[in-house]
Amino acid sequence: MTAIRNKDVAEMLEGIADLLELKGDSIYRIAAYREAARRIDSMTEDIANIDAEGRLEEIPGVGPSISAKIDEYLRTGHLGYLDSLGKQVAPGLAELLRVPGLGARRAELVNKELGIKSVAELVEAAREHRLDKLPGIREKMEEKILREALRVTQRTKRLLLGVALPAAEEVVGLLRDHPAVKRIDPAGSIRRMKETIGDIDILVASDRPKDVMEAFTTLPIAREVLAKGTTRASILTEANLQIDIRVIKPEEYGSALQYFSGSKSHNIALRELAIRRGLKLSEYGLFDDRSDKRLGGRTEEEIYEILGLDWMPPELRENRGEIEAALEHRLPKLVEEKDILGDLHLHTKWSDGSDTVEAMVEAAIKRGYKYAAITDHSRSLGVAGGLSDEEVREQRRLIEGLQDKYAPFRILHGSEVNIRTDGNLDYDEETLRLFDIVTVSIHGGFGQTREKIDGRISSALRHPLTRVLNHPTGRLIGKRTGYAVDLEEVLKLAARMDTAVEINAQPDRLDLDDIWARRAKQLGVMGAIDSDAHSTGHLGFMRYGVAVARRGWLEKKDVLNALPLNRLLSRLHSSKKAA
DNA sequence: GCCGTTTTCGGCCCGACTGTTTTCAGTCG
Repeated sequence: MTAIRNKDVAEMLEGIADLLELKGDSIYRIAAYREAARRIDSMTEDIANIDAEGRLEEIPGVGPSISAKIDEYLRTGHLGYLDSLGKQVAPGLAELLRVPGLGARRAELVNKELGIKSVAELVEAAREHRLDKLPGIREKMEEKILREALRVTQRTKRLLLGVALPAAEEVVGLLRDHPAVKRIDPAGSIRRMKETIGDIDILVASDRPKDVMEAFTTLPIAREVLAKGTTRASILTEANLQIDIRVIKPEEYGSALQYFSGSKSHNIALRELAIRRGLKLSEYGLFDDRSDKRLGGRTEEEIYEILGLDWMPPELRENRGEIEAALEHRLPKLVEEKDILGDLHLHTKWSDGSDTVEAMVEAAIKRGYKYAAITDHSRSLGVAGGLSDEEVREQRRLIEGLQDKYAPFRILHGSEVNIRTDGNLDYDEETLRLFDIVTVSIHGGFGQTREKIDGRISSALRHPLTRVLNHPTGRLIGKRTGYAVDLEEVLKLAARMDTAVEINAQPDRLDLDDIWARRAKQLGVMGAIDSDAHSTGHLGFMRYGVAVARRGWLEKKDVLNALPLNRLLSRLHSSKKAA
């Protein structure tokens, strides 16, 4: 059995909340389960560890009742309470909650009156106009339910940040110079640089909303205008992406930007803090609760300041301790893209890249880097054109020959060495010693047991020449969950071996993710933020890796490739600590 | 069910939209 993870526990708690909602239980009890679920979902530490040490109730939002349920669930894989709750609610009701517009009340109504117990049956009933006979539902509501139910059955997946962000930036770029636009920013999860995005939301400050609406809905990239009101509009772009815009009065822009940037959990915590201070925070501003006097809202900075907090980058706003840190003026100074001095994971035509060593080096120089590592695949990765021992020597001669041409830029000769299914590295010691930097990756045997994978990674990390563990979970967002691996143990070993762990910046990898990047930092592991570029155009993926690092609270000092060249070289040359 | 700068009891974020109402319930973010 694979271990129960934080995400499973969070889903279990959400399931309880859904069932309680259907039962018509106290909205505060329901909110308590949802809050606990949110907290646990975004925690960095493995909940099984916390439980084993009897510290569940130290988690904010977890008290005696929820902690007992988590403990039972972790120990047995089941929860008696959940089973008995399930029996009290008509089967299929929980599924109906997935339809936006159908909450507990309406779900219960259609179930009770029409016997509907699945989304498919709901669609059928709506088509046959059986819903509009029900109290509180008329034609329009029936249409809306049908529309939403159909969308659930063909649910559009969340967008990768690497798709959503460029689309948002294109719109921002097109509207920025419009005379009616005073300020414009992407908001929502894009601004927080989350790995996947639900909706693309853009905020505009303007005194002339009508002009902004007009400019937005007539953009050349707008294929279809889905909605157009006085301060809000939606378009479908040529790339089939929905983009929403809303126009805000300039004096309310800060509070609106703060509100629409989220996260929801961060906003709730912020509003609770405001209440404790006798204030009231909404998207319209920060107010004195008694007099309703408006104290601020033009900028985000003044809102945070009045609340007694340091302003914080949106990447931190997940209610993972950033509010407490801001109160105590101990927010991290997050790593920035300009701190990155080199890229340590680049492919060329020698293996499965599409550009030459020279082209990749020139692209790195153009980005302002001081160094870069060429890390083509190793010999056993035939599909990716892995280099034979002889080709490694050839490539080394080429790179040595290029050094003078590009000095003082430094080309590091590296390799992305395959960790074979038996845990051995793909070259013998003699060849490995030729490289300036050895990085290691799992590329095969994904179906192996957790023990096998752990063993492979462990032996690769213990190899005295290994300097970076690449894409540690092997996941592809939305496509592949990655291999079974005990990351907590891997990171602890990496810390002991003084080996860096990659934050792979490919938009569909982002591996480590933000949660584990933060755990790595806590354990004292250096992060290597790499583009894993297979062409010159991919070097720009670096920004997504930096975003993950920032969401993981990493600072410049936590990042291997933010080190100046001389310090990086001395690290690469030093022999590793004994295992 | 959780929690504490007034609290171990009595609160719990805030506002908008939609569709259905004639003053509001349900849902969402």
